[in-house]
Amino acid sequence: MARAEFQTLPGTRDLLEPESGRVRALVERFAIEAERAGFGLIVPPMFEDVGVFVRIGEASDIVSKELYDFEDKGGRDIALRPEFTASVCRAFAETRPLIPWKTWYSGPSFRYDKPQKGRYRQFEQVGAEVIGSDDPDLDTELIALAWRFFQRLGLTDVVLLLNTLGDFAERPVYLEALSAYLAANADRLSDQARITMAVNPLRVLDSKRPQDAEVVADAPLMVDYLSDDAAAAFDRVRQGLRALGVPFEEAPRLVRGLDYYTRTTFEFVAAGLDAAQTAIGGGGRYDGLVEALGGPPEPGVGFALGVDRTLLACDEQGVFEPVDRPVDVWVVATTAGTEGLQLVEELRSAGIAADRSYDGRSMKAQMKAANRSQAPIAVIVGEDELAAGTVSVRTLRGEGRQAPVERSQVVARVEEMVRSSPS
RNA sequence: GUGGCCGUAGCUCAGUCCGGUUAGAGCACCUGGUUGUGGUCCAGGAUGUCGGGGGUUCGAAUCCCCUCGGUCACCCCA
Repeated sequence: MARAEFQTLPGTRDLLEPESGRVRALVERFAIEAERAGFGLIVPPMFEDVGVFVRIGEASDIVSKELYDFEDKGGRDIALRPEFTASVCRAFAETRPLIPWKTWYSGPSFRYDKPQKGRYRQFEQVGAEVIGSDDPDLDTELIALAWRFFQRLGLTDVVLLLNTLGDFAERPVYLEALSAYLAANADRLSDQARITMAVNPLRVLDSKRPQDAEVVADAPLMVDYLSDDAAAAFDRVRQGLRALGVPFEEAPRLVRGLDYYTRTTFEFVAAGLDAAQTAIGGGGRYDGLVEALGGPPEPGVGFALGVDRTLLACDEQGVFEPVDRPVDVWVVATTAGTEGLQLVEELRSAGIAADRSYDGRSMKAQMKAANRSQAPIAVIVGEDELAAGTVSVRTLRGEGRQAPVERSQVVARVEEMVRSSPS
């Protein structure tokens, strides 16, 4: 049981077929959508100088308690990325690609928090970012990209929550109003909310505790403090989404986990999932982040989707299910020579997916393996075939029809069968 | 980080409350069912230091403590 000498570390796991293939398929779908929209792939390192991530917000839980960090042998302070956005901004500042720079990514991110369903210390994300333009149409296109992706997967119960956090310029005014309000009502807030209030008053709005609901409901909202520019940009995004037919819900209290967000913020929520992991993706604008990382003052916008949670949502809806991809042919060889070895390799070289049994198993055992593999065809070589210079080709679905084929014609015959009945 | 629940064959689980002979079931796996052919059926077979360590006891999978892991909730988020 749990007797293996080594086990995966907490919050990590091995993904095996068919689940692993499903993850790969999902990433491929995302890649198609992203590249169709003009995004190029970036593969940044999985770990960075801890400073890269600290800049995304020291007051955020992601940095203050969930950073998976350590010191390397060179005495450097390192952290495994908790998300891609900071790395993308760092990469932009470092390599200075042409703007607007549109890039997409996939891969693991790491957060040192307590694992539970849909929440792992190593989790898979896909996402896209654009750096170098503050055109709100980009916000809209990014949202549309994610939305289209969900649609293609067959997810229909995803809800898009939309908000704006305004610009850094006007935020202090709002924060002051919010803080004053919260302080005045502190006695009605939960203990947790009072702690949060001191660190980051904005996040109190995000409290899901019933005790805080009343105070939160009457709190001043950012939308009432927007600059004309920020308000116009938000209008433009809403207008764009309506024009594209992407449904959204305005969520004036939506505050996301990172401190760097400005203007548009959004979150994708899967209605069917348990409260703990309903957020299957999110993003927004981060117009000061590149500069905070030592780059030029270029604006940015992007989103990330949680692959594991998206898959949970798919399970919930019974869409995008894992599929077995059996080989085309199973080679059954009972001869003492290298006939089996040569046959599989010949088939593989011809582009046909082929596998076989090993360890000199009996014909019966090999046929069982062939059946179990779900391959539609078995190519059989025994002493009789060897003497006759043939192989027996047998269908494995249905009743099983078998016919001899000249050894030299095997690949041609199998190709023909595979093509005529695509599995 | 805080709290609840859980940890027995590859998998799903019974047995744990009321300690007691060789720890069980189903599925999966392996072999065979007359000498070269799978999917159904029949017969047989292998597998567990009962998560790990310590303690109580004549005796512990069963009780106690610690520890590791999982899971769920909170927090927060993907």
